[in-house]
Amino acid sequence: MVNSKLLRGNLETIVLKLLEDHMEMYGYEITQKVKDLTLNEIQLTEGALYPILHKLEGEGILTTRIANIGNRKRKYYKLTPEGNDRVTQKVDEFEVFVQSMHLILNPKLG
Amino acid sequence: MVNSKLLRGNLETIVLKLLEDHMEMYGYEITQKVKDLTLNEIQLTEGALYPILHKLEGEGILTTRIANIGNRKRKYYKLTPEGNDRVTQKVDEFEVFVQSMHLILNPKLG
DNA sequence: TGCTATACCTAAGAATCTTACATATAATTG
DNA sequence: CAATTATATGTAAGATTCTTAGGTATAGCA
Repeated sequence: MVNSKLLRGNLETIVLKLLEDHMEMYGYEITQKVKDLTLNEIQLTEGALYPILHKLEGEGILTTRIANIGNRKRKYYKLTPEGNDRVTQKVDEFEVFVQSMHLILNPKLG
Repeated sequence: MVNSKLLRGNLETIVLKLLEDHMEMYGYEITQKVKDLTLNEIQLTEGALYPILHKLEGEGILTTRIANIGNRKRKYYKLTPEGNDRVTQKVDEFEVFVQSMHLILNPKLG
């Protein structure tokens, strides 16, 4: 399991990228997808995930729709056009960060 | 400039790695070295750096020596043997984290 | 003389998580 | 069929880890 401290500041990027790749997802589905893709290395906690989803919706980055599955409800999230821009920006930001880190961690490859 | 939120959880790794590569450094020197190596992309603030150095010293990861340069004093830090182990651990942890992130961000390369 | 660089440090507050709850339906297992 | 686990959403208190904003002092330069 990845040290959860390293995830700080990156959870939003993860959520946005998954929504870019999958059009529409609900919260629980996001937690499972992250686990699957990362071979259990990254596990989102609900206490972190739901507040991020609500914040992004409030910012106009995501829109929602409620689906009824039997007697249970799911809340599906999808990116708005502004959301699409935000994904690109966040992923680029992450890559610049990783490259900069590698200038320190692998000075011989710099 | 790298979004400082992304640095969260990685400042200790940066400091430890620099000390592995340079035997002995003082605080201000660390801030300058990080700026130089990353072409100004990463800039450590003193408010973050000094508490980390003090914490690592308290944990036995670093030892210190005071040098007098004219009327000015410098506090040099160097790794203890436990410190050397910690660097390896932290750098490895970071690389696992980056690989896991890439499983999400570049699913086609996974 | 005043500004910038060097050099150390602390403390209040902000941001962003984790942990621990609370609620409820559906599926599986002993 | 009762109990446990999985599915599904959410909130709130507290912890961690920064940023921001200060404080102190020497050295160099314009």
